This record gives sequence, structure tokens and C-alpha cells, in this order.
Amino acid sequence: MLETSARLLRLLSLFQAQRYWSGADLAERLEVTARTLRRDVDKLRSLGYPVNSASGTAGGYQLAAGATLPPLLLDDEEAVAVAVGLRTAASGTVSGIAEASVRALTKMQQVLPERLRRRVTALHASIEPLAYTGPVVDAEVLALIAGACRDCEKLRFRYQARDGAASHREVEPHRLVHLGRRWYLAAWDLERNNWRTFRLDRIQARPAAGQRFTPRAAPDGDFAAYVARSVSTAGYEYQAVVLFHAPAEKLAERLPAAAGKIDAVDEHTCLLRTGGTSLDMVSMYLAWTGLEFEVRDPPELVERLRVLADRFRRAAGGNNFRGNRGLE
Amino acid sequence: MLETSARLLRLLSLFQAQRYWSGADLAERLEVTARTLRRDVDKLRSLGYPVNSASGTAGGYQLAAGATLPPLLLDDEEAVAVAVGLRTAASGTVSGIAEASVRALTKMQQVLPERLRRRVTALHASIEPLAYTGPVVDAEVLALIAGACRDCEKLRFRYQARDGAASHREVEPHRLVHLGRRWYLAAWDLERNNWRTFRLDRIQARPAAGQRFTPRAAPDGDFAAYVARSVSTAGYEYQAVVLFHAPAEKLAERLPAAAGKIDAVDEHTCLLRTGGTSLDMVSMYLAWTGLEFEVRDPPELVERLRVLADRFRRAAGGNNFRGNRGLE
DNA sequence: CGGTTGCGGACAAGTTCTGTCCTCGATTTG
DNA sequence: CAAATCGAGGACAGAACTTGTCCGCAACCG
Repeated sequence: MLETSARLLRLLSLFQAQRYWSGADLAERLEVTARTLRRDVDKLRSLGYPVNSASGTAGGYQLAAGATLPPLLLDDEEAVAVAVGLRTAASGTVSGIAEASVRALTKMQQVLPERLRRRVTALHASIEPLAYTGPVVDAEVLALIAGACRDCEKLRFRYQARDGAASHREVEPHRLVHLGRRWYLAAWDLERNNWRTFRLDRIQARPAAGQRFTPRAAPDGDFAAYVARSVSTAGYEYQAVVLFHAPAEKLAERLPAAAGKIDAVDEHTCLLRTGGTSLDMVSMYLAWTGLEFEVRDPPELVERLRVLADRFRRAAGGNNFRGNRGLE
Repeated sequence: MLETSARLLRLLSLFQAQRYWSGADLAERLEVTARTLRRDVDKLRSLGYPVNSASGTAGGYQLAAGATLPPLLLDDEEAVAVAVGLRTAASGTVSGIAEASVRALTKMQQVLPERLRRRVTALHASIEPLAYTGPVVDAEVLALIAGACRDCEKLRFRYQARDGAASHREVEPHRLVHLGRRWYLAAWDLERNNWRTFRLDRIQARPAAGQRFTPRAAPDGDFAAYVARSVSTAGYEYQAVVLFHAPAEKLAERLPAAAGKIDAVDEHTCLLRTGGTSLDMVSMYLAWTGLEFEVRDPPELVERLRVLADRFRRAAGGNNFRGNRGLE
């Protein structure tokens, strides 16, 4: 019965909007008798969504955490918030959840009402993360490609190779792989008749989805390994080794755990191994600590710090402490 | 019929896991005849979730975007991704979606299976944002307080006042307000018998939820206005005005839109008005641009840049370009 | 202890659901 | 163009489910 199913969804929705409900309130909201409500609650329970209940004057119902997450019933704003959050998590440098974020995002993209999609795009554009200056993958493109992989839709896009040459590609996308800080697409290139990997940040503009195709077996049975092999020679990132004149604990509390690996040298010094997609980024990490340090490696970072030091000094120097705020 | 309702949810779930389905496949998955499947699809439609369908050999069904977001059926990993994404969005400095993120997060917290909750906490801890050094509000605390507001549960917590004095509070929480870059709680203080606002980042440890209470009318009928009045004298942030020796467009493309306001002075210079919760943060924004600049205001920023310049120089200076990588 | 609130059995009338059978129409493919 | 494939939906009958009503019971609070 449609009525019944709709009511169960509505009941879930009510429970998610507010924790405690009295039976009478719920029954009224759902426009059924209290008896039917009790039966509905039982239905939720037998669907695996536990509902606590209590008798007495302070009694009522309350949806509890069960073995699996119940269907989430989000209002417009919440849906936008979830989508924006996922985009950030997916396109960011973030660790183990990137793949899952993309999957969830793909789920949403396909059922997100148009008006909300616009709001998501607008909002996300306004909050680009500062912390990452490397090439950024557009979350929308990411979700689009993930969807094409999942649903076996061909893709056409322009691609800029490492040497800067742009070419047009038509591929059967098979798998997205998050490696290091980048996203790669493992796909069967229809023109070259072979497997290829593509760096997502080198895909220009929005890919166009095409007809559906039947998936092929992965090269050597493992996409992730294939991509890893393909890009292993790339190694673009900057690795840095920095000596800090501070105890390891002190450094640890000033850097996020993901920032790098800290090894104590002695009680007063420690060594940080970190990395980033740009020297500026590494510099910022270092400045952030507020601690004294010495760069061990790479030399380019030393040079970079010199440049920044000069720039800061010039910026500071061209200004008197009081007065001379002519533009105020 | 429970079977029927469960099947509808399952159907939604299938549609979210994969875009295209043939009628036969769906019918098999759901263990019903094709006829019943068609009826189920019709049910989804009349619930407001449009399903496209196509005849012919390449035919099949496909859930489309409708007027509202259908219930989201997430697997474990996706649920974790969503929760982590929301936490970041909620506790970050992010703009208009903070409130909605907190609401969505609150919804999830209450129905998220225990094992997933642990994973969320662990993951979130490992990806602390670098970009923001100000006092950070724990997303878990945020969601907890939001839930208490929503569900009218009293709260007890230790609070550190501006002057550093810690006190114990018992309050009836009414509203969370996101103002500037901070979260505030508007609550009725049960000991002082009056309205108070609390900065969330000054609440120590995890608040304990207590009995339920009946909500009171907002002071002057508007919580947001009340909080704004209460904290208007605080104004903690640093505002900075910086002159860049570069065209406005060039600066614009190197800074995220939210970073500040850019005004062109002439063809070769422009003025950036920006702000941050720490001088280091502002410095980083500036360094990020890779452009030459002069600080107009505030003087403290000039001083800060000097310190950073010196530190960078020392870090760079104590190192020869080749050799002396003794610790490698 | 009394009032309130949730629990669930029983029952009967009404509604819905499901599978089966069948005819159409749209679409792709050879 | 014809054949094959696949979705649409009417009709039907029996089974299954839903709902409101009525009722006694148990738990909880003050």
C-alpha cells in the first residue's frame, strides 16, 4: 500500500528531524490512530531500524542507532550541505575517504534537484580551500567521471599531456584511482585501442558522456596496480626534510598528523619529513609551526624560503609603523 | 505490507548504486515478477521520485532528479564520508552552509551505528585543516549541542570566560548561532536565571546532556540578534589592507573568492582587504599569491612579516646549497 | 496511588498486493 | 523493413495486508 510506505518514510523523516516524539504527536502528524502508529513503529523495527520507547508521562518514541544507517531524509539545505561537504572531501587531498566521498557524491548528483545543484556549485566555488595549491580537480567533473565508470558510459574529453600537447580522447572509463594527491582515470582508449591512465586535473573542461559500453577485464586484473605502474615514473611531488630546533612533541602539537612524519633527534631537536605539491605549500607548513627550523633538503626549498623572506621583508619594509596609511 | 515497503527502499537503493537497470534485472534482485516491478516503479513515481524508462533492446529504468531529494541509502563507507565531510564543513570557517551542515550532522549522529561513529572520529582527527589556526570547535561537540537545542535537553559543561576563569554551567540550550568565524550558543543559564551566550570554543571537554526542558521565548524574540548584540563588543579578528603590485585580475585568479575583497587602484596595482583569525594566517594568504605586496594595515602584520622573513632567512641561511645533508 | 502512556490481542470490513495472462507500442538491430 | 526485445498497462482472482475500534495490561512519574 502506497499510503503505508509513504508513511514509513515520513515517520523516518520525523524521527530524523527531532529525537523525541510522543505517540499522540506522531499519530496526529501521520493522520492515523495511535494503534496504527504503533504498528508502523513495529514495521520500522522489523526493517532493522530500532526505535526506543518509554511508558509513563515522560514517555515517547525515539529512533536509535542500529546496525545500518537508515535512509537519510534531508531537506534542501541539508542536502546542499552534504553535497558541498562531499565535494570538499572528494577533491581535497584528504586521505582514505576520498573514494567513498566520490561514490556518495555520484549517488547524490543523479538525484539532486536541479535548483539545489546550482546552489551547490555556487557555494562550493566560494569556499575553495586555500591549503592546497596544486592542480585541483573539479568535484563536479570527478563525480561525472565516477558516474560514467559506474554506469559504463563512454567519455569524450580534451586531454593535455605532460608535454603540454592537447589531444581529443574517446574512452571507456573503468576506474578512478586516488594515488598520492591526485586522481587518475584508468580507461580503454578507443582510438589507441589500449589501456591508458589520465590525470584528472589534465582533463580540460567537462567531459561529455556517451553511449554505454560493456566493461573489459582490467589489465592484469587490477586497475589500481595498473595505474600505480603507469604513474610510478611521474613522482611530481616535493619531498622535504627539515630540522626543527624544538622537541618532537612540541612540533607534533602544532602540525596536523597528516602533515608529515616527525622523528626526534634529541631532546631539543627533531626531524620532519613532509611533502607537498608546491614549495610554497611546504613553506607554509613550516611557517605555521611558529618554530625555528633548518631545511636539510631539497635545495630548491632553501631558495624558495629566501625568495619569500625577501618578499616579506620588502612588504614590511616599505611601510612605517605609524602613519603612512594613505589609502585608509 | 512490510515486504512492499522494504522493496521500495531496496529499489531506491539499487537505483542509487547504479544508474541504469533493466526491468528483468531489477525484478530478479527484488524477487518479484516484472509486472510487480512495474507497479513498484509506479509507486516510486507517485511518491514523487521520477523514474525514466525506455523501451526497446537498450531499454531499462533510471532514477531521475525530481523535485526533492529521495531518501539517501548509503553504505558504511559512504556514510562515513558524508559524516566527515559534514564535520569539516560545520567546524570550518565555511560560509552559509554551516548551520545546515550542523543540522544534517545532528541527524546522522543519532542514527549512525556505533562502529561507524568511531571511524568518523578517527578519520576526522587525521585531517585537521591547516588553513585555519584559530580556536577550532570540535564537530562532535557542535553536533551534540545542536542536538540538545533541537531536542530540548539541558546541558552541563565547564566554561572558560574571556578572562580565563573557568566556571561550571547548567543551561537550557536554545540556539546555535554562527557569527563571523565562531559558533555561539544562546542558552538560559539556570544558575544565573538569565540568558547568556557562550562561545563554543570556550566550552571545555564534552558537555553532558541532561533532562528535557520546555523552551522559552527568545530574548526580544530573536536569538540571532541577541547573540549579535552580546558579542558585538568582542571583534577579535584581524583585518588587513594590503597593496599589491599586480593587476586586480591577476590577484583575483590566485586567491579564492572568499579570501577577501579586491579593488583595482590602477592598471598595475590593486588593494586587497582581507582578514583572518591570526596574523600567520593572513601572512600565508599573502605569500600564497606569489606576488609582490606592501602592507598598509595593521602594523602588527608588518611586524609579523618581519619575524617570518627572519625565520625563513635563518632557515635558509644555515644551509649550504650542496652537501651538508648529514642526516640523509 | 492515580494518571498517563505505551503494548499488543482480537475482530471485521475494506483495501491492496501479487502473479498470471494478454495485447500494445516503442526501439534497436540485422 | 522485419524480427526481436523490452516496457506499459488492463483484467482477474485469491491471498495478504491494513486500519480503526475496543479492551485489558504493564510501565513509569509525581
